[in-house]
Amino acid sequence: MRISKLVGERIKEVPNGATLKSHILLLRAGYIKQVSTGTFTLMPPAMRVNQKIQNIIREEMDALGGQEVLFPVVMPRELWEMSGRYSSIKEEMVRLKDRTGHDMVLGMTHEEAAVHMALNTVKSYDQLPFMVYQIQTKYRDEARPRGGLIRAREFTMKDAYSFHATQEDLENYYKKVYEAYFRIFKRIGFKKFTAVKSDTGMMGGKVADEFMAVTDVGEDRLVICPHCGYASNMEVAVSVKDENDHTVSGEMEEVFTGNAHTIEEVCAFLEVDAKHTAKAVCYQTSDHRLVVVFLRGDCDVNEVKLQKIAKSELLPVEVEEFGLCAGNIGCVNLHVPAESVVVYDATLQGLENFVTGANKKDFHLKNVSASRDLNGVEFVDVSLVKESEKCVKCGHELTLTRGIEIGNIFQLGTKYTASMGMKVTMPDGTAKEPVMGCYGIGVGRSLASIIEEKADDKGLVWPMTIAPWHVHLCPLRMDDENVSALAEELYRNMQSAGIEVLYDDRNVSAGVKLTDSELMGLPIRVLISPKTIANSQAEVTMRESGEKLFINFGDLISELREMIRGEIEEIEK
RNA sequence: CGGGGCGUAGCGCAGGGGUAGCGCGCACGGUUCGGGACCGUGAGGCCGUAAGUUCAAAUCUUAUCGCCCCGACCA
Repeated sequence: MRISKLVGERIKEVPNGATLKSHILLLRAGYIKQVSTGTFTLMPPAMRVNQKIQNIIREEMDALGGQEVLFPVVMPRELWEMSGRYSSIKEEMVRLKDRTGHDMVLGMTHEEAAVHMALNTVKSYDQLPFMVYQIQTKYRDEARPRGGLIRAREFTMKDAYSFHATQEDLENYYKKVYEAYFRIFKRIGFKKFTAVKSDTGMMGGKVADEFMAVTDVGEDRLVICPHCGYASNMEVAVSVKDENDHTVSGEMEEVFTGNAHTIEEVCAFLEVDAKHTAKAVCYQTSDHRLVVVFLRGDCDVNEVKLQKIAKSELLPVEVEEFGLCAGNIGCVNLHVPAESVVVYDATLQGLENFVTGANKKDFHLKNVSASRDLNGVEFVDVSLVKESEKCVKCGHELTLTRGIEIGNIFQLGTKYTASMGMKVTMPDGTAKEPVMGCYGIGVGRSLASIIEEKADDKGLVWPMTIAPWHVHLCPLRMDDENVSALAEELYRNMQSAGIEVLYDDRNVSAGVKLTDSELMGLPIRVLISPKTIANSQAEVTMRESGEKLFINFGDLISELREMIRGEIEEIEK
């Protein structure tokens, strides 16, 4: 490709509104152009990267026995009513009508379509297992797109669906997909990524793992044990809580605390540590029931865990409506309506000598004892894991980090086959619902995440396996006939040798060419100029390491091919 | 959906009742040229949109649309 004809421009300034590294560089290097919030055009270089990532995914899915298909983007309401998701999914799914007024949806995921495909087509256990996958544009009306391709409304996604006769077969296959995902992300060029246990969310099912690009700018919080490899999304993470103080409590006593309401204010007023307090956090369910969580003052509520206990989404609440005294709610002598959900977090178990609200305006209780005053209550884990806490598997200290979800895999069970009435005949002649797995990878998100990992202050840095082109051919002094003639010759020779080359055929100053080459991030830059020609050499610079070497023209093509091959092998080994 | 911010030339920004500006980019001519060169000439804007206020609005008011960030949400 000649740069003079490549659609897109490279710009110096940071575009207004872009804050993430990947977003800024993709815009500055002419890889993407925003159309509206969360929707982008992939310009030619980004499309090439996108295709290369897709090809890696295709190879690995095919190696798992996957069969590529293409499901419809626009589907009729009835298909989604079969699974119940026409109503359970809210504004995130785009709904529209066709010309006859028929309700349609844009497919944001394709479990229904996959079951529809297999329904009445796959009839016998003998046809199982199988896996189908597609790579397609998804549209989701995200509440808050952000960070360019990190969280877009429209994005390229690989989604795969497997069908099995037994749960055991699913579990075995699931492990193979899990391993294939590691190969995929490694081949894309990720070094900092990890798999974590995750919540199943609206997909349903029991077991789910997420693949996370580890980065400070990630939206998900991760809990990792560096010692044994335990790794979990914060949403479902568990830990061994800090040891509580077991000092025996004195007589429980009501104390005046006045306007001290927050845990900080109460601690300051009574001169106690937050670890010696039990605070209340309140919500209401969607059907207007009160939810009260008591947990140690230095801890925070894990709302995903709490949602599962309350079996409802959690909404803000004015506790006075339920007869409580905001700022003085305590876990002793609490009076709440009968249908309320009251939860005592595991951090309170065994806690002695602590302060909690007196359920009376302006007063708290001190010298409260869990063993004496919370007799018979059930303690459950609803708090967020903290850095100081220990791994439940091996007891070592946990590490908190952040990640971008670039892939996920679910064991769905029979949620969709059962709701949509898909059955196969088993060896014993009975009809049984197949169990399903589903497996996603965000292509655009992977593209952006690898930038977050690898790009530097000069620009993009592509791994050889997904670089839009392998070589950036950068001739200086194109007004010099020797240079331009040789550049044209090298360009042709590289192309015929199968080297993917971006040729900067413009007659612009050296500074422009060099900075543009660094911004665009191709792995190898081949520079020629009157100086290098005088020595019959090209100057070859590696984008990532900065390593520079001079290669005689006679050896250039074969050396480049070797470097490209070696680099790809190094990444994939 | 809540909170905050921003909409002026392709991009980045200044101007804040009285003739529309700067830098970069773009076009043409010339001189340069291994780290975003220089000189000259030129093209390009209904100041997001709509209603007000005013002799006069990019500027003040209101509404609306768009975009960004934080939160809620997120197969």
